[in-house]
Amino acid sequence: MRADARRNRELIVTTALDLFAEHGARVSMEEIARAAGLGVGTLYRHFPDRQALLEEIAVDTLQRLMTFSRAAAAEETPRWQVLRLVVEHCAGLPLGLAKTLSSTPISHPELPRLERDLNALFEQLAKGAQEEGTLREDIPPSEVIALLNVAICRPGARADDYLTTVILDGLRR
Amino acid sequence: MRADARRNRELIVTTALDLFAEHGARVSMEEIARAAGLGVGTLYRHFPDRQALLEEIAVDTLQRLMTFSRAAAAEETPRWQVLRLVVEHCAGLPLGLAKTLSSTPISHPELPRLERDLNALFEQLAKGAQEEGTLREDIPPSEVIALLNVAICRPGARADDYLTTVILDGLRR
DNA sequence: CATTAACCTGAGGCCGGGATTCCGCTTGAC
DNA sequence: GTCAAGCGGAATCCCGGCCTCAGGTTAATG
Repeated sequence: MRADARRNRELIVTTALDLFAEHGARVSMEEIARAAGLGVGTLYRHFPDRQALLEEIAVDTLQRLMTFSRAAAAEETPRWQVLRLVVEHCAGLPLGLAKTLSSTPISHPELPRLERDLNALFEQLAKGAQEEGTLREDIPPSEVIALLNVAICRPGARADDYLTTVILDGLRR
Repeated sequence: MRADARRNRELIVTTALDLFAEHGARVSMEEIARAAGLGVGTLYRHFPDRQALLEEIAVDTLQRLMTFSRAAAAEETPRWQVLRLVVEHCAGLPLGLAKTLSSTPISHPELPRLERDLNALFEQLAKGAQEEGTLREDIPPSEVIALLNVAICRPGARADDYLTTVILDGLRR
């Protein structure tokens, strides 16, 4: 693969990631191309279709999140600390967007497993935090995840914006 | 106007309101018609186009909210109480959706004034709550409004769901 | 630097879905 | 009973987004 091609591929992925995070998964291929300063044709040279691009980004993002979360969870720090770290890591990511908003059913073989594992890990974390007394206990762990999903995984979210802060404080015991 | 026509008009508005609140403003005319048990043609008998329907609902909703909020603000109760009431009144309303999501620029003559007044009222409320010490003070009043706008005015929000609860608690001093 | 395979561009074809129209059939009102 | 007001929903129009492809560019190599 030529050097410029490799560079462009990377550029496409990061640009698309940004746009998805900022505006949701309905961003058109044209917009991505324009933002990346490329022609649409180039996108199609690297990804057979929109779905493939979406999927690559989704899987990639979830895998990074998984890695990050596993590492954070392995530490000895209080579960609350870990939760906060993960939340901050999540804010602004296009989490779930690719899957939820592109109407196409999941097709990448890794996605289901990844999701299952992430969910399990987060629920574990939430439960742990409740046990150590730092996370309010009137919300079931699974609901904490769902809530964070709505709150943090929104277009334009940032780790330090007011809403994220308020939600974290609201979750504190 | 014939009695059945009047009834249908009302039915269209309430059905559309529900659907917008539940799924956002991108609900199609067909969906609204189906949900109301009417033909699309009937929608167009009552509203010249989609935009008109959206606008009627937007203005109507904002006016009710204005009325409600004015009344609540006039009470002697603590500002926090008032804020909570208003928030609960808002949860699930299609607030802002009509304006934000339909790409058409505002055209109804009442909308700009309504928005300005509502904003002013809410900012007033937030400021009052901060002064009485019930609302955290590290968030500017205008940001409180913006934050609530993101948090409460989302499709499917309900006054007693976990996210609303958490946000209210997170805003508490 | 000449050669060439790999790349890139972006206008245009195609299509799906959603808005809007329209005409024959119904129904409330008098 | 009459008929204007209403209604239904298939047909049509239209927009906007996905994807293709012919023609020009460029990195890599000897």
